[in-house]
Amino acid sequence: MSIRHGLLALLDQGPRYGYQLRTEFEARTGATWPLNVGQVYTTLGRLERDGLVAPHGEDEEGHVYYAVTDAGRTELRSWFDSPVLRTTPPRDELAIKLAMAVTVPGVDVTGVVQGQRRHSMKALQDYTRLKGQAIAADAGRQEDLAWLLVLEQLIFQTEAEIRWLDHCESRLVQRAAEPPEPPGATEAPAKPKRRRSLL
Amino acid sequence: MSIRHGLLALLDQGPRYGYQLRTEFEARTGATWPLNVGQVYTTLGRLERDGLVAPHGEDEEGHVYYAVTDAGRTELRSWFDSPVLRTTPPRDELAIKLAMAVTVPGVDVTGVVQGQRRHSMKALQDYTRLKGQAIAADAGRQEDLAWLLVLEQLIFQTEAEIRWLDHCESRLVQRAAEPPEPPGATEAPAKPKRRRSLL
DNA sequence: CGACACATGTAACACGTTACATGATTTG
DNA sequence: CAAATCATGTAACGTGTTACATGTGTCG
Repeated sequence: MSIRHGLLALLDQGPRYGYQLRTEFEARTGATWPLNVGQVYTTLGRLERDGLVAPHGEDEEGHVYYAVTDAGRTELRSWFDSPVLRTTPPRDELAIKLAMAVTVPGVDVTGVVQGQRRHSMKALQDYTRLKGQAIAADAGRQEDLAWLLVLEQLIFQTEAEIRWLDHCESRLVQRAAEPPEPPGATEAPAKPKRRRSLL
Repeated sequence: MSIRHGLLALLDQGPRYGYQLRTEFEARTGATWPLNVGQVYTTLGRLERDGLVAPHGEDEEGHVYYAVTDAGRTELRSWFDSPVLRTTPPRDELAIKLAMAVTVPGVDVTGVVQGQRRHSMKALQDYTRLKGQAIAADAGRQEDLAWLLVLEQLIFQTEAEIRWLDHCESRLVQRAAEPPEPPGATEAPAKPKRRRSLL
């Protein structure tokens, strides 16, 4: 639902046409999330289907404009007013991978962690470099601020990921030092047997 | 692609049936990402379609088992061997929202930031409480470790998010103190006019 | 002229997700 | 008996994403 609302927000500034929306979207989120132009049109179609936007005539140059409807403004308002739910966060592939790596026998967990760490470090460097450029190019426009904030979120996130990976590693050696698993427990399929409710 | 691989990893321990997979998946990721049983079956169907798993007979109780194929093992191997790409991270709704809030006139940016902060703080408390329970219940099983790591990732992530939100706020007051936008620049649609390549 | 940016759109697919249908078995 | 758990599956939908088709205008 992010692109939908993103385009809706852009249209709230006034009628726009498809290609323009893509340009403006990318000006704010930059190279991290390149937006396929086609998707703008499909999304506009869906927004129109849901009555959140409506065609708003054509340019003298043939540009097809769209404008937000009242329902669209309401929707947008409520989007800004309500927080992004983090109590049910989207499934994170890395977390799932680690959870599986730790559980399934025969996986080089440390290898997985270190491989990911290398990659995340690299990503962090890229972001940091980009941030330098962003600050240098900053002309005080709001788009520049948006782009900078997005970049910094990526940086904060990536740093947290790296810290977590390090934490995982220490947890792993911690476990390795403790008494080994009781034999046979690993291979047991452990059929779900009439478990009682925990509530 | 996370659930696909997750189930594949679970099946790598030996043949399992659908309902069992759901139970084992949730034992590792817990209450954060409840997995609808139906999805297990649809995903199994797609895995079979792609030749990564194959039916493996039935139980005396009528349980329909699936097993990983060679192709499945190869796929799984390469999944563990390659890092989750963070250079092109999935679009983050919060980042997009903030980018739009900062850009579109008439949005109470500070309100958005603070509302989100409240919510994220709440989420963080929930996770921390859960972590306490997880540690208390920890019987040294690998599943408990997995669940703990997943929880800690959520904690690290949420902490980073809160820090970022605070950072945003300080950036905002920083900007507010600076010379205001040159007039008219905000409302200008700024058609994409024959822009030259930046490369 | 050829490459490239501008511009609009469609078709098809993947994955995740929910809702529903159905039935056996257990437990209070 | 009723409710809950165990268990399998299907139908349908939504969003995101890519690939493709098509055409105009500009610049070297």
